[in-house]
Amino acid sequence: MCKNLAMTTRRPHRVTVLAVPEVIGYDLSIPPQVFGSAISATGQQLYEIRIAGLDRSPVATPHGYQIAPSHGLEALDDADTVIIPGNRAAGPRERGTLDGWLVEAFERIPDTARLMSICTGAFTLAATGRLDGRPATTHWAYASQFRVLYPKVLLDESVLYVDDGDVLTSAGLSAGMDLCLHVLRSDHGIGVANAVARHCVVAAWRDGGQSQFIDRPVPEPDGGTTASTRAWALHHLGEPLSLADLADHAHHSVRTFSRRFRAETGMSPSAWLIHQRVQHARHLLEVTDLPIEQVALDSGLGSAATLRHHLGRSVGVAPLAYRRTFQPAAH
DNA sequence: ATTCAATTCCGCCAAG
DNA sequence: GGCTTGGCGGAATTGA
Repeated sequence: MCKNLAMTTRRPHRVTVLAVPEVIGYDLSIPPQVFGSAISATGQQLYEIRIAGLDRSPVATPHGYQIAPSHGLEALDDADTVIIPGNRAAGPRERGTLDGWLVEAFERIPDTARLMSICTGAFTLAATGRLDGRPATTHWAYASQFRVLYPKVLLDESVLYVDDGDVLTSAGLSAGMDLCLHVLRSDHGIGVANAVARHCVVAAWRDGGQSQFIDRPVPEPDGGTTASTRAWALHHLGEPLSLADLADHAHHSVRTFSRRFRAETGMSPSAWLIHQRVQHARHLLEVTDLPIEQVALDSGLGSAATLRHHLGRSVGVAPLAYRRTFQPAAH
């Protein structure tokens, strides 16, 4: 799934955000915030972020302000990653075509560059034909319109983001943050991504497959629901935790607990648990030299075989290979 | 990879 | 009367 793991090059990875009018300012601001905060263990900037427009004149947004890009289209020429924020460009949004200066803009992007979109930026990518026959997502509210304009794209509007290797798309607004963190994790490991998430004060890990439809996206402040049970579970990952155990802790029946859990997190209790366990295992693989079997035990995944299975499913890499990628010094 | 028992998921629905 | 609860059971997933 994530092929581009730790980078070997010295120079920062070049990320260019293309401001297509009318650009959604919130979307545009996510990549600089996330990638711009990414620092290596030795304190180096890992990414060089550039905001590009047709020229440097201000780009309109739909919400009463303008954005002045520091770069023109030349910032696309040597980009390693190009990100398209949500926008209202008429061609891609209404006719399914790429028109005007966007044609030239996409011609300038190197073939090897990784393409990403946030929200309705997927329309722009789709208009280039780069999404044909490939899985992608966009904001759920625009899904039907998207299908009409781009029937060849395998759209799944129920997920937060889709990683299809060199083309990655995400759902509305904050899902762009999840996608950027996901890319950070793929490129440089959980440690770097978590540091950035902490800095931005956002949830460090929302899986791409997680539903866009969470009944109650903001946790209850008083924790009178499953929040405290989740916190408790995080401190007991190494122990067997059955659904009944969790429900008991929350003082709810299994049925009610499951229902609330899904409403609050968008995932089932066991899916969430596996998630957390894999994340913990990844952390242990990155920062310790514990044997795989021990990592599996400590993370509550029971056996190396189970760890291998779940790690493979989430990052597509075997445990030792994962450790080697993020711990090049250890051997 | 395949199998298999145990566990979990979730629509349904009667009861608070 | 709308709303939540929680038991039931077939389908799906998990872990070995």
